[in-house]
Amino acid sequence: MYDSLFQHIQKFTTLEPSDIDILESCLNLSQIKKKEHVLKEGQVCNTMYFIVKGCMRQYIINLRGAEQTLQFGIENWWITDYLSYHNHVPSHFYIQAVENTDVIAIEKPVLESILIQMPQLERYFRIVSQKSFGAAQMRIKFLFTMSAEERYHHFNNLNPEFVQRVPQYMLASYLDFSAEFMSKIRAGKV
Amino acid sequence: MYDSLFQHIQKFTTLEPSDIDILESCLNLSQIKKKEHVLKEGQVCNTMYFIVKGCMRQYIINLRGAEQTLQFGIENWWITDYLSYHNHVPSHFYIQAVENTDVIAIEKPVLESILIQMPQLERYFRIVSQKSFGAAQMRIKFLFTMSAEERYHHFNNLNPEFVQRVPQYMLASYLDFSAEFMSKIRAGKV
DNA sequence: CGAAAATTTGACATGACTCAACTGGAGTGG
DNA sequence: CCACTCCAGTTGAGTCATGTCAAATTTTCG
Repeated sequence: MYDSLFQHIQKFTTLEPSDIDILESCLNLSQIKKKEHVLKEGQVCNTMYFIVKGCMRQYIINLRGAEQTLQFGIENWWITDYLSYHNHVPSHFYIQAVENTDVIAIEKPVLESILIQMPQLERYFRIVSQKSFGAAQMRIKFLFTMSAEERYHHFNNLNPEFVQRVPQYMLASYLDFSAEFMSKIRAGKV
Repeated sequence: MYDSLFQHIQKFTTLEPSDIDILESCLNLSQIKKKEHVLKEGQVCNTMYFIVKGCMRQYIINLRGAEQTLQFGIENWWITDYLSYHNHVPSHFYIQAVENTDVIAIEKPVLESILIQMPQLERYFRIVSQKSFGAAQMRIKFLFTMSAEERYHHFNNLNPEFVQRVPQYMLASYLDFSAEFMSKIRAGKV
């Protein structure tokens, strides 16, 4: 059941069979129901989630009370609030399942002890988070340089299958425009 | 001269005296003149830069030919294009000195070999990049939820001294509005 | 089947942009 | 050290991309 994680780790570092045994004894799978939260604003985030199957999102509620999605995560992604996790401060974010989702949830103390036993995992998390940061920079680039319509088409071209998986209003907020405007773009009325 | 880096590393992991010796033999300081580039769009980014003193920025040139700053880096920050660095693909970004800046530049092969000799540095880079990613998420949150004027005041309150260090037009593009609009915000005409 | 949620549509409003002209310093070279 | 240029910043007028609101329609799901 943890194979997808082991395979992902082994893209970036090596695991001995004994490491796999240790990991199997520490990890546990959990199932998050669609719309269920694993983190809410104001809570301290103490867990990292690896998505085995399904889709999660990180979002905020803005001043007008509307949800805005900052990040989606699908199979083989980690999702958490790193600032809250590291600094032990209340989170600004909600993390919620978009579909019924299977995750490997690792509590901070467990992960800390795993990292001490298996320093080569530091390498795995280092590379994964550097790539995530790189992706966040590209995301900001697209937000800066493209119009709403361009952002939609660009995202749609890169992730046609993903667009089918999430409600339009969530994707609209991820791309930083209103659900109504998304509707007009799709209808070609803009 | 490398003390600021050693101190920064020791916030997150431990360095033995022998490690410091090795690092001293591998690192080298370089001075980047104001407006000089260390990376241009289209080049593969093969180096990470630790800022000892000064200020750098990462920017793009948009379709209208205007520069837009995606990221500033000051003392004790790393700056690079992680996607280009990891995937060995041409960068979308420029990285340039905003002031005369002293950096520790580490080439990828050098860093790779250092990381193999000193696995505890993986931990350092893991934590630094996770925090950077967390900061990027907060940045996206602010871009999403605040008006131009709010972004300016918010940034100004958090970093009053930094605002003095960079030209207004650069800061305006970082906050994602035009230089003219910045001028109107500052004059209270908006 | 019915209620609730998501999407569509149209009318109207507005925050922020673009463009162009003007002002004020900061360098630079004769 | 003056004159000139150049770059950063300011201001105002006009425009537009996208938002908001409200109502109608469609889809989802208990």
